Amino acid sequence: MRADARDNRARIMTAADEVFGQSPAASTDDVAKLAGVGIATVFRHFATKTELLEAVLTLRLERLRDRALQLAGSADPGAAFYEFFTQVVSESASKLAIAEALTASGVAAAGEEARAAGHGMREAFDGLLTAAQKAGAVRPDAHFPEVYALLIGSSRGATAARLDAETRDRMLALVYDGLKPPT
Amino acid sequence: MRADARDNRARIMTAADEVFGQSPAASTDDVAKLAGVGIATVFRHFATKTELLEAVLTLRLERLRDRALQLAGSADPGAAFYEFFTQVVSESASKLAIAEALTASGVAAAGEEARAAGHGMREAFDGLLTAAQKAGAVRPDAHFPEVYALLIGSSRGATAARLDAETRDRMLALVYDGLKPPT
DNA sequence: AAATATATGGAGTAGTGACTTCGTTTACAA
DNA sequence: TTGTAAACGAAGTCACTACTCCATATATTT
Repeated sequence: MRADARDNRARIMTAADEVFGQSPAASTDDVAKLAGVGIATVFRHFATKTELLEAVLTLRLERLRDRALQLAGSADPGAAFYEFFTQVVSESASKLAIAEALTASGVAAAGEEARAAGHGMREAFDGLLTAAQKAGAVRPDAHFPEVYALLIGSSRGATAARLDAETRDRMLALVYDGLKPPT
Repeated sequence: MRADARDNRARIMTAADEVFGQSPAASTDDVAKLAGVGIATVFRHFATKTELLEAVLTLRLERLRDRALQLAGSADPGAAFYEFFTQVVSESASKLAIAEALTASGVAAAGEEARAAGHGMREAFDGLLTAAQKAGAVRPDAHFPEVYALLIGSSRGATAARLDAETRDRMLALVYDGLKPPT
């Protein structure tokens, strides 16, 4: 691939991340304009709009997985789990796409790459959960599916309701109280 | 209004409730076809698609408010609160529109009628919450905004993740543990 | 610096969906 | 039962958006 083509590809990805982050229904033209390229260039790099969306989705999921893996190395597994949870929910509030990505990652319909990225991210989160449970920071009878559902729900709830930071934190405090082991 | 016009209006509302319940992006044609009328008839009763969506939204919110008011008469305020919460989340799983309605009701942008309906429904829910707190079934330091956010989040999470009934109940068990007063 | 393969952007094409027009039909009053 | 105002549906208009074509421009190789 020629150097200018590679540059443009990166610019398009960044623009798509931004544009679709605000509204997944945005048009391909919007992405092209923000990236400063013609429409044709977008479609040369991503054959369909769906393919572009999936590329953005994959990127988001990989970033989340990386953060989870990074936190997994931490000394305090309980803190690591709750910090990851909090970060995901907080960012979803400003980046709609993250909440969408989380959802799509669990529901299929996405392409091969995105599916794999979703799997990787869920595995990393499962690792955080298991470690936190072993450390006694999360009740041991909570299973992955409902905890993941809680993560999705909290994200989408915070996003959809446009919660201010304070209310969001109070909501998370309630959620965390439900996750902590009975005293 | 002529009798046949009134009939058709009702048929359109029912069809819209069904169609938009499955996908809010559905077209007006779909609604007209399901209602068994021509497109023009839909637009004669509802000047824009938005107006039709708002009518459906209002209907949903009024139904939820009615159910909350009905439960408010119950002898056990704690049970009433949790039953309402559970019902809303369970139904959202099959009716996308409820989750959307809840969201929209808190975020503005909706028309006057829908806004009023949203207000009424939130007030009714607030009534359930306060009564449950007085009865000692919900921790007294939880405020309405975060509890409502939790309701929205649980609904949207269950809907988005397409949870099966069992996982959904386990998720709600975690949420309820966070809402109950510390022992 | 010339040759050439690679990339580019803007003007098209096709399909969809919200909304309108208008000739026809139907409910209702006299 | 007949007149008429109200309501109807089918076919259109218009705007928008995903996607394509092609003449032009640019990177790279020798």
